[in-house]
Amino acid sequence: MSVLRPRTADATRPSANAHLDLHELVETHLRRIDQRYTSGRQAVVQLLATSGRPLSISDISSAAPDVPRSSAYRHLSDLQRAGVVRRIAASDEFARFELAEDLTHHHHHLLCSNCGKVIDVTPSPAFEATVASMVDDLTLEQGFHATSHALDVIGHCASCQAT
Amino acid sequence: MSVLRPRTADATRPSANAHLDLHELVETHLRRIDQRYTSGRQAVVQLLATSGRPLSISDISSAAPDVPRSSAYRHLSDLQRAGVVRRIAASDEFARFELAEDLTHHHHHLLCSNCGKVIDVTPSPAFEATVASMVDDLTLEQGFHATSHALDVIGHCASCQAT
DNA sequence: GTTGTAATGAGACTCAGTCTCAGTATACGT
DNA sequence: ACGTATACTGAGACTGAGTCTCATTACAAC
Repeated sequence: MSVLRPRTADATRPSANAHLDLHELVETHLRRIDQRYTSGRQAVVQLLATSGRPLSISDISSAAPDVPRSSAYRHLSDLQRAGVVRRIAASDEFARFELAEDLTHHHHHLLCSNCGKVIDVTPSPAFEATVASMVDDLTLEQGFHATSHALDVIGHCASCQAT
Repeated sequence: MSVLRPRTADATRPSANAHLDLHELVETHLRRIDQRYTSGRQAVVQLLATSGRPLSISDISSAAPDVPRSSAYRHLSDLQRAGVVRRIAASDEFARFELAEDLTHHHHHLLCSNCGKVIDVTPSPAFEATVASMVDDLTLEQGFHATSHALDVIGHCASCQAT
């Protein structure tokens, strides 16, 4: 598993401190459903943690070519079951995966309708408060129980505008 | 095309007045890209207009069994090209289709993460103003050019809470 | 009519994503 | 250490939503 450094040698891992806690947290989440935090899963989590944007299976496969696709898919669905990973639908046909907000921070997405790229953006607390109260209003009428929300902005990313 | 009433006999169509303008508008949009507004396409538009929620291909097929799937897919993609239909990704594996907001009104979606159902909700103008300005802030930083936005609320619908 | 263009249905095809299965690794009890 | 139960793994078969092809049919314009 070449993409993955040994977990006991954190000094050699880029931004080691930032992700030390993360890996322990992920392990806890997995243990909760009797799953192990194996090297393949660590590789996937490491990628998601350092990418800064949601990744497609192709992204993951090319960044970690020694993780077979069928395993990558299984890792992602196991990690999702454990509450570590969230699957999102982009504007193209490919699903993207990112770490759950519990392990990172609340954010939204800019979706490029031309190239399919997904960019993370963080909203201000004031805005989020407004969204939260509005969501409450909208959902109450419908007897809907909201667990989360997503504000997607659709448009063209900087590089696609240049074209 | 049994689902579709003749366009010249609007009095026999449920809520005829509400959709009279719509069909003419759709025809205009199609003409713009040298497409005709045929009976199959009318059937699809009629369904989307009266459903009140985004429909999957299965929804469309069962409501209009005499429209073959391959034709329904093609109608939807042609209508999308014409700016009449918008394709949205729900929380399950099935794409949903709805009339473009140009032809209806701006709204958002409640997505049931259990059964995949999608419910339309309309935000207050005050809220939309807030969203719009916030979207501007977020996108400007990234050099992103926004064309639209979507606020999706994920949770459980009324009927899935009962279970 | 004739002619060019668009529309249609049937079914083959694509490919992201899932499932199966046989083999391997790991944790735990003794 | 050893045995056992359970989880993990990779390869490849499989599924099915969605797309494409093609032969045929409908339409619009002149």
